[in-house]
Amino acid sequence: MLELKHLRTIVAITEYGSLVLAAEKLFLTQSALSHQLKEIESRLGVSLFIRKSRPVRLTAAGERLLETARSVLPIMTSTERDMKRFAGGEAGRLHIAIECHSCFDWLMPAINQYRNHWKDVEVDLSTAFNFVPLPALQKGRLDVVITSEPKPLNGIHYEPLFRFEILLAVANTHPLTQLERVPAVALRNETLITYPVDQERLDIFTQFLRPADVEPLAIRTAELTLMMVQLVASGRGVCALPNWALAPYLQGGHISAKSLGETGLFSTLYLAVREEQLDTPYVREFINIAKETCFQTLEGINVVATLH
Amino acid sequence: MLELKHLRTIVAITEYGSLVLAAEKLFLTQSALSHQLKEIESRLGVSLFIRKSRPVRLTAAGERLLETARSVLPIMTSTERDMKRFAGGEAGRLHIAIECHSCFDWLMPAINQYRNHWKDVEVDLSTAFNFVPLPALQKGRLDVVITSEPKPLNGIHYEPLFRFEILLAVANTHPLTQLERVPAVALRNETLITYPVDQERLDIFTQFLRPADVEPLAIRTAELTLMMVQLVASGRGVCALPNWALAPYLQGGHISAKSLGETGLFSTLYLAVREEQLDTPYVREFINIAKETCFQTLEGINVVATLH
DNA sequence: CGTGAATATGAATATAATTCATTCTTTTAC
DNA sequence: GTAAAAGAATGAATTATATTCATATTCACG
Repeated sequence: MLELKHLRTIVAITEYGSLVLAAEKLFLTQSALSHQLKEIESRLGVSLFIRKSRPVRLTAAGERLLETARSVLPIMTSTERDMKRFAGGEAGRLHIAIECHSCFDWLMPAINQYRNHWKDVEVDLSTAFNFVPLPALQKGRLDVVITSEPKPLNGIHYEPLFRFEILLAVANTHPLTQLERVPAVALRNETLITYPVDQERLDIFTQFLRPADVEPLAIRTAELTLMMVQLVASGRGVCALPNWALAPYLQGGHISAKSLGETGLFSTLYLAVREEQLDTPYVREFINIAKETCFQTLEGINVVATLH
Repeated sequence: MLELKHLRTIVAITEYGSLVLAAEKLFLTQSALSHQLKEIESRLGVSLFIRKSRPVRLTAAGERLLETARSVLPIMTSTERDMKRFAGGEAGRLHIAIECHSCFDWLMPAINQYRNHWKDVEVDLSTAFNFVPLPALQKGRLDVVITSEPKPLNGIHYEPLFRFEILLAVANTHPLTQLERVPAVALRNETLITYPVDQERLDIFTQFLRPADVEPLAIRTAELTLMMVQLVASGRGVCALPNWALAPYLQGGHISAKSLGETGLFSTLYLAVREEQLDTPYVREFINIAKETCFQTLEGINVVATLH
């Protein structure tokens, strides 16, 4: 019933003191304003201005409406400004999901850096352990997915981040340290420590153990990379982790690491976004920062890693 | 550009989760909503809902708009409620002006009583000493004028309040106390104390002294009735005041009062309003309360006073 | 009291919003 | 995986609304 247009009219008339001037400022004719005012007054059942006097004066009801206009219109102005930001790709939402647990190590610094420059982007990070992230990305519930399985999907673009080797971490005193490369069968006698997720999501199973039809002696889980490494170091098992995740512990000499199988077990990490978002500045920039951060992480370590 | 209609649409869609339901609640077709949404999205250059999923979900821009809607729409609701109040005559403005200084005595209690019952009426009292109040009433700058000169004017209604006698207050020891009634010539030897206003506005001049072509010995002014009475009591002059204004001091025996001239000097007090306001509840009620208060004031005193 | 400036009014016109009929898309259930 | 059902999008036709134009009326001021 009451519309913003009416509030703008009230304000203009009050400010300029006459329909003629107000009409000019609103790019309308005096007649239009007169009709509009009459219409709204009759609908509300009140008179808003006393036209008998010049400059026109507000009635009590008019004053009340002006008060509302003065509180509402600035809100609308700032809302429209924000809409422009969204339209220009300066503001937005970045709901990120990672499938790969150890990605925290480089993603967190990336996100922190990104936040500094894109204050109007609402960043949210979730671990996709309880849902399948790619359909959610397709439907817009997520905006970025970090995954190592680039399943071809309609409207989804995969940006390769880097290729890395998954190494087997073993205690320094472990017999496997004697071997150059660890064959699958060697794990028959080992306790394998993994993140607490479905085996389907772990390359060590899908790419290495299952093809060789090998089951490890036992499986136990740990939430954090650091915990895994501690367990490994104290001889309570072995674990498969990306080279870059192991790097600091290897350099400290706390544990040793071996390639898996004849060729080594490699994987590529991808950043998935919806194609339509690919050219949005705030998304584009996130991709760039993610890539840079990967580079830096990889450069800082002395473990073999080849970019895709 | 952005209108309240759009905010209402956003809210409805978010609340009901689908265009179909929202359209129903807004008494529109699904098609109308779809068109409207499309139009506003293209104008803003942002998408507000992700329609690929059901229930439809807000985008970041949509969330921002919803936030605005949630802060703006309640303001509009309460504004419209207030407009209904104004329309129904429950709320309004009552800018009152008095020409007669001593009217404060009964008007103040009247206003206080009125305010208790009509909280949504903005009452304002001014003394019309620096401007002519009746044209201001005609043009809507004032809403009520208390006057004793009911000049016939277009669109102005005069409601008689009461008729009263203007008495001459003199010191108890004053020679004039010997007389039954005071003739105009008797004031040739007296200092006349008046309110500090134009003589045109004082009945003692216009109705009594000028017709008899008499000038008092001297004229001095005082702001308040109490001050005048004190000056009179201490023999520093005489003054003409309404009987009801003098009553408490006469009863206290501090001063004496005499009728002026052969017939006494009488005046009637009127309450003037614009005719169009006569049937507005909040105005009507003010008139009633004003009349009642007059009655009570007059009843409480034992000085001759006849209702008009 | 007349004159110039401002507002009001009515009919015509232009613009915008809504519906209708239909197609396209997504979800759900088998 | 597919068909049916429900929801959303689309385009043209229609209706409603807002605006203008031309003119009448009202108001302020000398």
